[in-house]
Parts: sequence; structure tokens; C-alpha cells
Amino acid sequence: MRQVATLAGVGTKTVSRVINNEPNVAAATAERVWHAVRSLDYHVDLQAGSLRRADGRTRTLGLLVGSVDNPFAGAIHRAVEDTAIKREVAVFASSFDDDPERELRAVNAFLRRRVDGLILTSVKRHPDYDASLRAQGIPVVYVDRRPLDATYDSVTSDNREGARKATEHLIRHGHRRIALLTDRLDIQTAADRQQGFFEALGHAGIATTSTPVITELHDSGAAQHALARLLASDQPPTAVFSSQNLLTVGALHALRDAGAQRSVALVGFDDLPLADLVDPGVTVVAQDPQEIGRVAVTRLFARLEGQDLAPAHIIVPTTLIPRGSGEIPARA
Amino acid sequence: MRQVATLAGVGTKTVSRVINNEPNVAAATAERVWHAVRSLDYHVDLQAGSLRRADGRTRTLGLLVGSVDNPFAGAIHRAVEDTAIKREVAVFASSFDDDPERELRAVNAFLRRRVDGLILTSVKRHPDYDASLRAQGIPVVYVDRRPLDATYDSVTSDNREGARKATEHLIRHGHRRIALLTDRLDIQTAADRQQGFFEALGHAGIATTSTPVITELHDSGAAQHALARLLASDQPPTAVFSSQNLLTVGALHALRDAGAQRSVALVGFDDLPLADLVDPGVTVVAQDPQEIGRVAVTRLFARLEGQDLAPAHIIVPTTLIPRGSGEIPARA
DNA sequence: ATGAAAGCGCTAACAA
DNA sequence: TTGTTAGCGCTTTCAT
Repeated sequence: MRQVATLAGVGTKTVSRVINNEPNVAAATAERVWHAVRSLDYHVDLQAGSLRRADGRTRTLGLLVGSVDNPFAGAIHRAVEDTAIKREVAVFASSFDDDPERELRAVNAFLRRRVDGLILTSVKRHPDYDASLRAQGIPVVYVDRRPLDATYDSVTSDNREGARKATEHLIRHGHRRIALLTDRLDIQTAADRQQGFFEALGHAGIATTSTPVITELHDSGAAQHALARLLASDQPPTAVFSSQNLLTVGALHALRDAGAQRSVALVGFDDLPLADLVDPGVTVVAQDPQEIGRVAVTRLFARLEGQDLAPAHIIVPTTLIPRGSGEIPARA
Repeated sequence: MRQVATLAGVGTKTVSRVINNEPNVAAATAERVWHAVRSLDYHVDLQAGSLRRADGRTRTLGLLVGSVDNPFAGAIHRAVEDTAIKREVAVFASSFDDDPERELRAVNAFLRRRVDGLILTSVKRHPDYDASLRAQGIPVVYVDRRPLDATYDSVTSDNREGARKATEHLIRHGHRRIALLTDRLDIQTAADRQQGFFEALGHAGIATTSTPVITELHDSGAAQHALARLLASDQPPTAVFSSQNLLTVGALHALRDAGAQRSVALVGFDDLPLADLVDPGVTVVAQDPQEIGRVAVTRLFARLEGQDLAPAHIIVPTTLIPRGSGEIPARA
């Protein structure tokens, strides 16, 4: 910046003014500065600036998702980025694979880089870093999962309701022996979806004592094996509710391998690319990850812009999309 | 940091030493400092540190991909992140939708944040920001696409070869009227794949005058419409090669809509989730985006660690995965 | 083993 | 409208 100032024959503060579009610079001066900037190929150091800037903003956001590789997370990420870029804010994205230790490390990494705000997915319902975030006064919006602490904003799908819809849909097609494939129950979405599942069974007066529930499923391979075993048992389910996108993929493979894709019904939570092209089409309760991301980042920027909002738990509706697999009737 | 120093009864330099695990600190002193750090919930400011640090490193990387929403990019991103996190390096991820203007803006944003290195996808074969990167001495590895300038590292799939394999596969099943669905030809991957496609036709002695080639296809919707029109024409193709994942999705829809999924063959470039569950299974030339990301980030860190490597163009092989759609024979 | 002073590149506050 | 000085939080250098 000093070089630019020298070349343009002005003080550094004037360069700063020009670069940041501050008022009170003569047009001719500004032109000389821009010329110097271009000819020296100068790029401001935003980090150095934020060190001294009154609001201390780094124009940086932290985004934590299960994995940047998951289509659900990808859609959230894209929505966040699109809004952030308009405000010249850059996004750090991290994956944590539902590992609480990685979660903590990622948030600490964000803090050390002085992000202005955070969009977080958490496994824990009482995150360890909570006190730090509060002390630093960093705005946070949780996505996908909602922490128990209601003083934070959160944006999630209607998990319980969505799972209930899915299960009712299967019940409506005559199923009474419906298997549930799910992840660790300390993960809030898994717990909520399980709750919705059992609610639907309860309302229909279906005894749940012999309902096959398989938990601790983290990936499609595990789901595939679990369902394969279930299908081979003496009391196989007539329908399956898989409560997460990767588990649905595993379930599809297991059904296909067992030749049961046309006899055992399946509804998945969260949509999948190509779900409509599989035969039969995969019936799902679709989430709207793009909308989740959009709402979350909008909320975050509102707070960063100083709006004094009451913490809100925003619920983005899900949609049951019947495509075939969920409409297979129970055998007599 | 001053507060920590005061509380621990030491100078700020000692705090700095402890935090950065520098030698020459008495164990007892270090313990006092760590205690103060914990009780004040102190987090270093990495940005301030990098301002003064001798190597000037920010422990930050910039990653530019078509869209963080695309599974191909997601896999690259994840691989980059996994290596970066081990070195306590954070990753800025941006999407640019093959828009040269967005590409330039994204790179400039990275420069203003003083990233240590870049992993870039580019639409342009001579990127505009090239001179800046060179002047700043920032190491760059290109992924997916290779710039004309051979002084940069790049990691790509064997696009020409992969497309050739795909096309030969179709020819082997008796096809001579094969349609090509592709994107803008100024995109290097599109051009390379088209070249491989025509090479295969040429080797087989197939006249290409009436070969249906549809370019400028950016998304699945466009591909779907284009192929639908082609299938309805008086000279419909007996096979289709779609040269990108989104275009393959569009092609699948068009074939399904026309009821041609069992009569018209299809091979796609780049794998798709669920491709094996569609009926018939989707034959693809699979790329290995995770490996592309892994190789690229490894290369980048090697340079950051000062290794003096000759620029290399690393090619990650593709694999033809026959699943059914590509093995449909040509009708007589 | 420890600390004091200087300075990284920038912006705030104030002076001219 | 413009420039000067100080200082953001840290690491470097050099002294003790």
C-alpha cells in the first residue's frame, strides 16, 4: 500500500479511502490511485485491515457440516455461499462426520481465524464450545440440528412430522411390520425422526414390540448389511423407513440384492439424485436443503447487521414425493 | 494475549512461545500460561500472527470449483479438506459456475485474504489472474481442467482417453449413429472429451457428417430437452454419449420420457450416485474425484513446504463401468 | 529461560 | 480534501 501511495503521490490513508470507496476524495486523486493500484497489481490485505477496523470484521464465515461430500450439505453450502459472496464475505467450510471431537476442533479453528459468524451442524445437544461463542459474541445459526439451548437460532426440517408422514404413508398401504433404519440416537435428527416414526405407529394402534429398529447406522454399507440380515430373518418387514439419505442408498441395495424391490416398500428421508429413475422410483420425504441454507445465512447476516432478533427455531417443511417404492402394498 | 500474559505473570513473548510450542520455556511457566489461557478462554488470532510471521503464512487455502453443490466437486473438496486439516490449514471454497467473471472475482477474493496456495478449476485456458499469481508467488494446482500454460501443476482425468473408451464401447455394441451431448467447447474438458469421441468414430471408420452433436449444454434440463428433440427426429441416434454428470441425468430423463431407455444405449462421463440402481444400470466412465483432490492437495503442500518440483500434468485414470445402458445393442 | 521494543499492513482519530 | 500518528494482536530480533 505504501508503494501505491508513493506512486500515486498521496498518503496511505488516501489510498485506503479510495480502495474502500470512502467519501471525500477528489475524482482526479482517486483516478491516480486506481492507476497506481493497477500498475502495481496491488491487492489489499483484508486480514491486516480487519485487525484495525472499528467493527473488527474479517468478512469471513465458518460453515460446519457433516461432510462437504454429502449432497444435502452441498446444497446448504451453495446457498450460504451465494448470499455471502454478494456481501463480499468468504466461507470456510469444514466436515466433521458427526465426531464431537472434530466438531470442537473445527469451531476452535474458526475462532482462531476470527470468523464474523457461524453456521453450524452439531452432534451434541449442548456443544462444548458454547461458552466460548457466547463470550466472543459471535452470532451462530444452527442448521439441520437444533441444540437444546433455545437462545440460538436454528433452521431444521420438520423431522418428526416428516417421519410421521412417511410412516403413515406406509401404514396407509397396509403395512404393519415396518423396519426403521437409523443412526445414533444422540443425533437429534435421528431421535426426532424415530419419534415421528413411533408416533405414527402408535396412532395406528400398531404394537411396536416386534418392530425392527436398527440404530447406529452411519453409512450406506452398514444400512445395506443390516437390512439384508433383516430380510433374511424369519420375520422380515414388509416395509422399510430409512431415516437418512445414505441409509436409503444402502436399503436400496439390500432390497435389490434380495430381489425384494417390488415386494417390500421403502420410504426414505431426504431426497436423492436419480431417485425418480430407479425402478421402482424411490418414494421419499424430501428436505429442502437449499432453503435451509438460504434461511440460515439470511438470519446470520441480519444479526451481523445489528438487527436485534429474538432467537427463533425456523422449520422448513418437507414434502412426501410418492414415486413407487412407498406405494407397494403389504402382502396378505 | 496481553491479559493471558498478565494473569500468568509473564511477558507476551512467553505466551507466544507456549502457544506455538516453541522451545526454551520452563515446564512450570508453560503450565501457568496454559492455565491462564484456559481460564480466560483465550484463542490466538491467527490473522494477526501471520501479519508479522516470517514466512507470512496464513494457514489458509483457496479452492475454486464449478459448484460446491456438484458431487464431483464435493469429492474433491472433501479430499482437499482432509489433508489440509491435518496441517491445521483451513479451506475457503468457492463456486463459479464456469463464469469467467466469477472466476476472476473469486481468485481476487482469495488474494485479498492472502491464502497460502490455490486449487483452481478454470474455464479459461489463459486465466486473466495469471500474472498476479505469478507476481505473488502463490503456488497453484489446477484440477479437472488444465491451463495451456505448462508451468503450472494440473491434475485431471484422462478425458480424451476416457471419452474414447466410452465411444468405442458403444461402437463395439454395433452403434454407428451415436449422439454427443456436451457443454461449451471452450471448456477444456468438453473439448478433450469431444476429441476422444471423434477419434473413436474415426478409428472405426464411421462418417461423422451426420453425427448428432449438441453443444452449449450446461445443465440437466437443457440436455433433456436437446435429447428429447433428437429422439423425436426422423434420424434418431441409436446411442448417446453424455460427456458430463449433469448431462447424463438429463439424458436419462429424456430416454425414460421417450420410453427408449431399453432401446437406445447410453454411456455417461463421470459416475452418478445410484447409477447402479437405475434400470437399466447406467454405464459410465467413472472419474476418481477423490483421488484428483488428494493428488492436487498433496502436490500443493509439497510446494508450500519448499520442494522444488518441475511442473507436472498428472492424469488420473478413468474406469469404464458397464451396468447395462451402455450394452444395449444397435437395432438392425 | 525470559522480556522489551519494533514493526507486519492496515484503519481510526484527528490535525491541517 | 488530504496527511500524520498511533495502534490493532501478534512475532521477530535482540538483549538480559
